[in-house]
Amino acid sequence: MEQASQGKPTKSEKTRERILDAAARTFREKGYASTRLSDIAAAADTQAGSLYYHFDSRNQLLDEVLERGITRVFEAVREGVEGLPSDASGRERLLVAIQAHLGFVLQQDDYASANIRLFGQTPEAIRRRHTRKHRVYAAYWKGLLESAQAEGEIRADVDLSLARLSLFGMMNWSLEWYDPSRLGIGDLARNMCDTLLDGIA
Amino acid sequence: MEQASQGKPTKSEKTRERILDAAARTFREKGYASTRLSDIAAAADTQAGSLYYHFDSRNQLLDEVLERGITRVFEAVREGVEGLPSDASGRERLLVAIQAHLGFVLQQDDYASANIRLFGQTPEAIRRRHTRKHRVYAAYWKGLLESAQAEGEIRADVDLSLARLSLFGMMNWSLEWYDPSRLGIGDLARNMCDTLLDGIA
DNA sequence: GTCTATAAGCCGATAGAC
DNA sequence: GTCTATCGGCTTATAGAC
Repeated sequence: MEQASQGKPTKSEKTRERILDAAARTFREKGYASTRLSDIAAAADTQAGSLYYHFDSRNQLLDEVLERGITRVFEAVREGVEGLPSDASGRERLLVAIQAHLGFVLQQDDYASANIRLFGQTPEAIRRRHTRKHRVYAAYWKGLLESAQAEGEIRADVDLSLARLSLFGMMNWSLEWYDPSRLGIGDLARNMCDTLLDGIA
Repeated sequence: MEQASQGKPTKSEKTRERILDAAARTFREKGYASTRLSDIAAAADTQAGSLYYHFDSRNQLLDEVLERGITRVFEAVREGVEGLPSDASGRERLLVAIQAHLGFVLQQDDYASANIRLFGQTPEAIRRRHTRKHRVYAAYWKGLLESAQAEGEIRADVDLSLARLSLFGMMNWSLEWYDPSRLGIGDLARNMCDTLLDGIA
């Protein structure tokens, strides 16, 4: 069933992709437990029974959606940071990382937002594997903060684990309220970066 | 079915209470869509069919759990703030409010944490009424920030709506990671208050 | 008030035609 | 590859005994 992903995609691969996109979008909108296979099938313009030619089970759909979500955000953030000149300040690196994370989660990608929104509702069996990936992503952010602290851009007495969790809270909670017609991603990213570093007092 | 809530609670009222507690706990743990009436019944030490003597439907259970959650947090926060001396600083008032919110959400009350965790998965019909209550709660916090800004404890150029949303993000996201064996509520509250006001740079 | 039994409907997954 | 049809199991809600 697995195909080499280089070269022209086969019809099967394209359909599989369409189903997965529909699953990501539907899971994100309705949550995991409320999403029926018939919802996904309708969004992919096919029948519920037909999904089984491409996927083994409903859980496999969830698993692949979560997998892509975390992989893509991580890549976007890393590419953003690595695209900076090597003498960029800690603040600049953090801002670019926040912008990439928010951009993916808030507008570009159903997989990324599905990952964040569904993770808390994921069945134990699937959850474990993804927890490991989340930890790797968290470690990358901790590294960003550590190097900023080493360069003196973050006070030495700051607990970086808590700072990262506060930042993740700001960013991920925005899924619940963000309205693109009121505020651009870039403005929001800058606001969060400044709030975290400088405070509001 | 409704009884006056003063005086000695009847047997029926006590059972109703036990079922509601079980529902709050189970909803919080498993999410709304994954919670079966049989789960709630088991947690309340009764049978699924018996729930219908006390409640009309599964949705009514959700509705009452959400209602209590927001009501209780709001009361706790307001009582905390009003318990301060009248010359308390904006920072002190904010710290007390954060502590009350976190205390309720992270340790004291299944209703409060269920409200936060379930709100995003609540069916439209029920959601609308609770959205209004959330707005009232949000307005109270905005008031706290406004008076601090008026007293010069928050810079004049700060967007208080965004500041409040960042703070809610920090606080509510902690549901996903907080571990009471590693950190006390008071320490966490102080850390978040200081991070928001002073930043980490 | 709480129980057991069951109705009625929905869902994930499979089978087999085309 | 995708369809339709259907199985088996589970779920909410109701009915009626005690």
